[in-house]
Amino acid sequence: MTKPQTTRKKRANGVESRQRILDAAVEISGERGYEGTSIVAVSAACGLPASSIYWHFKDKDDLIAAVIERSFDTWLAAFELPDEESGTPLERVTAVAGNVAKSLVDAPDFLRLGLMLALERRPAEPRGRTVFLQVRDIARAKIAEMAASLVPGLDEESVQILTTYAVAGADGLFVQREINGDAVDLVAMFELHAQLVYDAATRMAARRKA
Amino acid sequence: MTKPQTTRKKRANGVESRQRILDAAVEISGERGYEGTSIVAVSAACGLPASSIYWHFKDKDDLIAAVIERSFDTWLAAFELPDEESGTPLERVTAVAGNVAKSLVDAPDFLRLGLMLALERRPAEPRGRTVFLQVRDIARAKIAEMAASLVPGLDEESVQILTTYAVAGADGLFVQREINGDAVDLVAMFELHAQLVYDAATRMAARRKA
Amino acid sequence: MTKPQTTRKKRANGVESRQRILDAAVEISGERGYEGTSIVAVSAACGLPASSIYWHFKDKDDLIAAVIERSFDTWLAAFELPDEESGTPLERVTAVAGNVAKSLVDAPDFLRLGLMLALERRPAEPRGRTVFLQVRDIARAKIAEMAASLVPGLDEESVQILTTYAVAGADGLFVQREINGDAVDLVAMFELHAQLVYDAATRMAARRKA
Amino acid sequence: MTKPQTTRKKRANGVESRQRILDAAVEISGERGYEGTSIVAVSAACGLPASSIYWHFKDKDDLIAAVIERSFDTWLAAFELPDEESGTPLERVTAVAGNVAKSLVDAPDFLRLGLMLALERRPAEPRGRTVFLQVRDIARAKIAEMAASLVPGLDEESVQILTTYAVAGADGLFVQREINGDAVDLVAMFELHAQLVYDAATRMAARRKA
DNA sequence: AATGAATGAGGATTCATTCAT
DNA sequence: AATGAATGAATCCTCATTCAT
Repeated sequence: MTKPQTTRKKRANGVESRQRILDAAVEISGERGYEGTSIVAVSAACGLPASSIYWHFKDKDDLIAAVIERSFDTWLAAFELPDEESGTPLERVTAVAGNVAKSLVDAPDFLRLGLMLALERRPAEPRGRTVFLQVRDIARAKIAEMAASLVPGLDEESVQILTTYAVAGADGLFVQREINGDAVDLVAMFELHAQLVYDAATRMAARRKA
Repeated sequence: MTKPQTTRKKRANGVESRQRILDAAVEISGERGYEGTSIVAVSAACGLPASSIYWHFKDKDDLIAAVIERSFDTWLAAFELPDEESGTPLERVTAVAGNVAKSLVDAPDFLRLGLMLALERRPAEPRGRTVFLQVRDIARAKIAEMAASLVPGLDEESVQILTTYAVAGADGLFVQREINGDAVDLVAMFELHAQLVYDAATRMAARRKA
Repeated sequence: MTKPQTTRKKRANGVESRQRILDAAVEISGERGYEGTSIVAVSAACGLPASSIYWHFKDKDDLIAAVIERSFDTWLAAFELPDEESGTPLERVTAVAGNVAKSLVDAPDFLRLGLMLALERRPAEPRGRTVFLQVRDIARAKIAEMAASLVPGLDEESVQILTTYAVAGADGLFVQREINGDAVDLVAMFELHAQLVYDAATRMAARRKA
Repeated sequence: MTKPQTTRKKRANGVESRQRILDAAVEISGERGYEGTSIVAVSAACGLPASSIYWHFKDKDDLIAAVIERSFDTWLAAFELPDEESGTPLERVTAVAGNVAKSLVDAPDFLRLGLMLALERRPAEPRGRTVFLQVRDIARAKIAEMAASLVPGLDEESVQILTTYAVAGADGLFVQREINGDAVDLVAMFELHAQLVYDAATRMAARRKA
């Protein structure tokens, strides 16, 4: 039994409304991308009239950018490397990979929207795209740092190549799961990925020493 | 009496018009996705009136599907494994990877559109998406076959996992290049990817034998 | 008894539709100015859906500009000076003034819209304004030419001052009539205006000779 | 215990706020006319939220009317005829014309808005229009009085015609200057206008006596 | 005296599609 | 084989205004 919708004429509450709009927008834009996200659809999903959305956000571009911005921190948090005492380097890397995978399974909308934005090449680049790419660069930097610290002896170029490869694998596995659904065990695949990249890294470092 | 040469630009040529429409449509849909591809935009890009597009294609869905279908063969051709005499298994796998990478650099629109279609979750699934996923499954089967034939001793599950991983890496690297442009050497990264997967495969096979 | 509206689904007739749209647009924009002219209102007045208006005109700006352009010739025609044999210079000038006045009484929309456009200072100048000011400059040149040819001995500066004054009087009298309606005998006032300007001109010329 | 000085920008000052709103409104409405003046634009220009505008003014119509009303006195003051001792009738008339011209150069917004309101014919006549036309009638009466007192012997009809002509010239010259900017020396043209009308008046009076 | 938030109506414009020729 | 014209539904966004605080 849901509460009766008497809250219609509600005491104006900006913060909550903003959240409701964003909640609706993440879901829709995560499913349909930028163009596919119509303001009326968001309006219907959050229960506020379209014109109210424009009180909180300058325009559609601003709304989508806000959607990306809000998921920002949650997303980056998954990239935190556990303590040194928590295990071997490989175990620690694998743990991070597993965490990222789990966060993607729980809240795939962020990356789904982000990737759609990233792939599109429209005349006027949406601000959301820019923001997404920035967040992504931060994540990338974290990975590069992990690689350099956990596998000593890697030269800068190798670190960059491995990072690119690591990120690519993550994106690709995510896409795979989006396409094939639960048939893909994302956590397992991410852990495998982490291991393969780790192996490759240690071999690269060894080859260099020689 | 032959009909006088009126101001008709050219004697109507169905085949050529169809090509022109498709050329415009690949480009636009490859840049903007399904929703972002408006018939007017395609019309403007190909120089034919919108109504003419409807003479050649039933509707927008049909047009986008045709775009995918046309790139179909070109795309699959890149997956052909070279002759046995042409080198070691690793060399052969690497060659395939290089070919696929090259075809992606030359004509990225197909995969860009495909991935956008794949990521979107719209109420009525576009036919183009279905077709893309089918082509993708064929490509996947070819890769699985390669794995099984070049690395004997792999059990079916390992083949599937490796194939998933191989495809994911390819998608991810492609995305990477779409984002970072020429800074990413797609051919080199694909070759590295091929090698890592090949190594992983042989190790898996070895472990199993033991 | 008007013909029954069976012409609903009419054989597409671009030229006629364009005229109907323009007819509606002159009237509305002549009464309400640029901002006051809504496309829906034009649509309602001409019987074509709003989207059809966009088939014929790029946007509202284009429509308003076309309104001005269409009245262009009619308007300038009134400025033709009659033959030399038709009377004394004063009589000929007075005749022109009368003609202009009559054309303004018959079709005041052109000048009403034009003046509103001219007075407005909006960030993005409407193209219609530009066009109106150009037409106005042509009319101005014709008047200057008349002055110079009918009142010999006027120096260039005097011609310019008199022309400015002549045009100003015409605009002002028109405004007067718009405000007070038929209470103002526009033709009589224009003729008086012509005479006063003519007198001033001859006096200026005389003073100069002295 | 006095209330703590919270973050209120200033202690609310009704009179000043009202002024700020009106200042913004004159400028915007003087540039864009009735329809072109949006409450949001006024709000942005004066720095007060839109809802505050509604605290001071009933609605948009009321705001525009207030704009006209405020300029009211300033405007009419320019029409005061100087003392008899200050010169010949022509000199005195010329002085008034110069004053009016100067006030128009300094604050053109009032007349610009007024003329736009006067030209428009909208279903519900804005109150601002009514007010403007009333002020205008007062000015007109002053001119008529001047004519009758300075040029004795004019019959009522002539006074009316001359007044109409005088006002028309003023409006027209103002429009001219709005279009051509500083290229038009408004004061000089107004003085010329005064002289021409004065001449015409004396000639009319003379002809009548004869 | 003022304002943050909300809202329905209406604004311009674009869309996919159709139809008569 | 092709197209000019038309069209209803949908798009994004702005408007004037209100209301609770």
